[in-house]
Amino acid sequence: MLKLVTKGPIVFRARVLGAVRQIPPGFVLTYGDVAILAGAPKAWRAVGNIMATCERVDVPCHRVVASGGRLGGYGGNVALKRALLVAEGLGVVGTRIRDWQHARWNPPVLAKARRAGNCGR
DNA sequence: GCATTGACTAGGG
DNA sequence: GCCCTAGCCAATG
Repeated sequence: MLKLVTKGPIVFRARVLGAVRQIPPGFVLTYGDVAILAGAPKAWRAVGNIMATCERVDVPCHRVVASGGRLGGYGGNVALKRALLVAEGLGVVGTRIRDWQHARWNPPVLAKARRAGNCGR
């Protein structure tokens, strides 16, 4: 079923991790987008927190970037993050992603969620 | 249960 | 285009 975990206070984290895992290779999402997919559009702050404390390998954390196409952070290894993104075919210039709007993953559910009562951004 | 933290975002200078 | 400030949420100590 779609209901995963729901066992304890780690529900939100599980949803966030699940959303990140759905990001296909070669695409990226912003923390805000991940928050939307997780069901809490205003919890992007927490998303960053979760990512920082995330120790999982099955979650492509490197595909989560900041808004505007900036890389954001990666536990201090931003260079590694950039390398991973480049390895997936994404163009990275400095600390930003080239063709950002093209590399950004835009699933229908996300577009719909954004359209629902929000300026989009 | 309270205070602090954190891989953020949006707005203004 | 870059830097600073304010706001927000969840997890952790």
